[in-house]
Amino acid sequence: MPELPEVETTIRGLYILKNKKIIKVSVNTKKLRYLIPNSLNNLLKNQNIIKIHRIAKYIIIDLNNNNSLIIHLGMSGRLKIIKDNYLKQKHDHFILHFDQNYFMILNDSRKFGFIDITKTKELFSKKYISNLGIDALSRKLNAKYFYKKVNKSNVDIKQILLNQNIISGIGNIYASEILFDARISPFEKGCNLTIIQIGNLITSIKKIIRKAITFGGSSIRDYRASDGTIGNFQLNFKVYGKVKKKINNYRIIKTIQHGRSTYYCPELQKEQNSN
DNA sequence: CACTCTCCCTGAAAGC
DNA sequence: TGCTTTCAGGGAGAGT
Repeated sequence: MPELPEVETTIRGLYILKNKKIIKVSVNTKKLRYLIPNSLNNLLKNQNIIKIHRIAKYIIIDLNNNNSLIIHLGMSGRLKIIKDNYLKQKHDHFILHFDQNYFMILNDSRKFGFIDITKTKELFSKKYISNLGIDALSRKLNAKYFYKKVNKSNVDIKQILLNQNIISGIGNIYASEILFDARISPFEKGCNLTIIQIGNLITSIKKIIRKAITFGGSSIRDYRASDGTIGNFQLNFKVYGKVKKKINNYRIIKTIQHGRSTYYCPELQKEQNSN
């Protein structure tokens, strides 16, 4: 899916909907990852958008009736904003029609995304939100926090980075890029990381995620910003999808780790205990 | 509790 | 060319 940078780029594109009023709600499927709530139409219709933000990879749209719409994009979801002429396309599952003839469309071919709605003040009682770890871009994310979370863990660091309940926002692509940037093996166990490595890792997380946002995210296959433009950070990938490329004559390898692809450069990302 | 494995779904790309 | 297989930015839930 869209990882943090793609979600952030998406919500920036949604800001144009602020203060606009929803005049019609269309739901074209019964279920995405979960059943679509029945109350959606009643709670959304005739409401104004007062705030658009994100919590980790969850897009939050606050309404003036004290409810919040929650959208998760899953692997292939994307939000489109269209003005004036909306023509339905395949996999357009959910459409909000606004005044001034704006449309917001959720398109998700794989249906791994979901839609939910809740009282704004009860957002954090949703367990998929309350369990989230510190946001990858938060100031509160520091080496001390991370060290405490990982120093007894026997899990591979790549897997730890993907655990949204420790740090939220990092997905499979950026995990590989971040570990390369920090020159840490994806197979290093949490408990074997030195405090120096942890510091480097935190620095790399913020650096890579921030840079990806400035490039509008990465567009490999499905992702597009809400205005339809593609992101360009994929041009900055050092290891992801670069299995035929070399770095200083060192090979980049693709392997499967916990069922997900991992790209890394073994020569530049050695484990502490090997050799 | 902590970790691994399987599954949800469709389509693009690779393999044959 | 065309059919088949594999793989994909996520994450929950079952099983061990």
